[in-house]
Amino acid sequence: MLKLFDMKTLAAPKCSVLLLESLKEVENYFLGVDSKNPLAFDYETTGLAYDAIPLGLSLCQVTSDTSVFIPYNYFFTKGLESEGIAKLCNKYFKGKKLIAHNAKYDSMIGLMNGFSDSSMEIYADTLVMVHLYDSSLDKNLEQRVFQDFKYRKQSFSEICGKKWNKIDWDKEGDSLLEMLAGYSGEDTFWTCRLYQKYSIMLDEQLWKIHDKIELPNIKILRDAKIRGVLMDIPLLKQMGRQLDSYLEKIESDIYSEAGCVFNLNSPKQKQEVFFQKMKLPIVTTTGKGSPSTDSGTFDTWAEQGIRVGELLSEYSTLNKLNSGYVRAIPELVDNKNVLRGDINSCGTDTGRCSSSNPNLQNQPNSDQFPVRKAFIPRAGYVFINRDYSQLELRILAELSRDKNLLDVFKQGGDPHSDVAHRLGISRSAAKTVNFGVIYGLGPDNLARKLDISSKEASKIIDHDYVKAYPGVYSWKQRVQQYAKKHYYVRNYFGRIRRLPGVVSGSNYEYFSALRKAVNTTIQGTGADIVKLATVKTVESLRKNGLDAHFLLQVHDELLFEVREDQAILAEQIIINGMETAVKFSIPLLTDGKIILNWSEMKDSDIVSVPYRFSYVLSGLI
DNA sequence: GCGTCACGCCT
DNA sequence: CCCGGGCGTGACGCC
Repeated sequence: MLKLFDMKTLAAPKCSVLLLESLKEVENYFLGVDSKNPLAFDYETTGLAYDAIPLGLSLCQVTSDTSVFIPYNYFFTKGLESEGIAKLCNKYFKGKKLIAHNAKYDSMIGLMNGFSDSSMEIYADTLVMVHLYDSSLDKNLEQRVFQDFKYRKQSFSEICGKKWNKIDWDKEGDSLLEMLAGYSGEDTFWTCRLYQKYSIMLDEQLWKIHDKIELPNIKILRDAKIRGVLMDIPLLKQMGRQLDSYLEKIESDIYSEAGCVFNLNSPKQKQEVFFQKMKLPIVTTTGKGSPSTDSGTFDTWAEQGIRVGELLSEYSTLNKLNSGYVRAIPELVDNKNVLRGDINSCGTDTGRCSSSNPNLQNQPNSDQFPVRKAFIPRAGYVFINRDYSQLELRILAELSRDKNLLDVFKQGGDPHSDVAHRLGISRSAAKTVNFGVIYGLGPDNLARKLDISSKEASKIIDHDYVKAYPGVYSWKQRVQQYAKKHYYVRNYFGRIRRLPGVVSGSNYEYFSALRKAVNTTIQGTGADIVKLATVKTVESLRKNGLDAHFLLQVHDELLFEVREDQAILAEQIIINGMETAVKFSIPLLTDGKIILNWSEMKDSDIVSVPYRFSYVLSGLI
């Protein structure tokens, strides 16, 4: 499984760069490339967006200390035509062992500039390799090169520290080109060095995750970004106008109640007004120990009949929604109202994906604020949305082999009710206990959550639950012992999370590491199941020739856009792909439906949104 | 301009 | 101070 390279021909860590000035020179370079050894490629572009303009493409063989740079003709007078470059690369990339540092990005730029998917088969991604080896390492190429090889690479901003539209290309073009070639050539050269270093640091299990889970998943995330999701911008604008008018009214009423005007978004000013001037009671404190002005505090005040509490709670919720989502999203769509967020496969320590620009994984999902209603399929398409039911508890059952927990799922029962029944507590309390088992909730926090004494909480955790599910308890013990022995844990697929905290002198770090050991094993197994399910499902949709497109994932949920008339078949394929992603002794089940927007809401539009705020409904506006 | 805090949205 | 894992906003302090 190890990807070997020829040790005898290892290049010395010193790089020279050749500027290729004609397609003939490019072709000659390719003719000299040995297909047996990895070939690094790296784009330089005008930005990070999917439609960034390529400035040039650098290539370097892992066995060579010379990289080449192919300039594009958008700016450089010596640059080559995009079509010509694509034609040659489509021919000569085939059969090569392509490597890149963040192949999701470079292959996206390639796809957008005439490279075919089939010619860009990625052999290894050094960013993924670093992440799989140790997720806590800096993954940035500059940082990695410095930390691994003590070499100070030029940073991109040093080369091109100015706005592209401000460059006088006639005057500066040639010198810029030389600097860019040098910079880019170094990138591929050091990508090769990283490949060599990390290829021998990954074991068979990690390589398998890289090959079978990460690389195929990355292609899907790349394609999803290129496609993007259509947004109902008029709906968001309308919501925004309504929120503005609500906020304006609430704000002035708060100032009246407080008897002064201040910045409602400044925790510091709020503290002054509420605690020093108005002498309102402190409910909780922040991490730093100062009195908190969060929405929980406001709600407590409201319960105590302090009117400003209700107003403040309304303000903070509405303002969050407005500034964080309703106002932010229209700034990010293209001229066709298509949103292209990033989903990053190497963004977390557990193996989950993260998302940004915008974060597609924290879009509000409440009945009151249907921001997800603004995520809509294109004309002629529908959304198919499916999420795993109790994925993490099923994983806990499977990994721990606890008989009682396994039986719940074998018999199609409800794990929360089972806990409630066995522990003699309410279903809602049982749900909290189940979350606590997965997250490593301690007695004090459970007590606070359930509003019971620490002693009662201790009894639930250390006695009642252990007695009801002894296999879960002993499995957790084994996972923590393993972590203490190896300084890392592995999930079901062998993905590693390093936990140096298990030998920390600090009590908090130590117990935190033990909680992470348990949580990462479960959460990370879930993450890899979802990634596998994505790969399997997308592959199956493609094989069936369906006009169906993966759009995004939210940890245990997948969203697809499918041509209307193919929705029923596509849904069956998606269900099958997700539910058979991994073979467990208990079934993995999914819920979901075919929908016309991403909201869970079934009726009503923004005009009649049933805002829960009595203030708003009381006719004061 | 950049990092940190406090806060709050998701799972 | 802290139950796991994220990201974005606004304020504020530092440079």
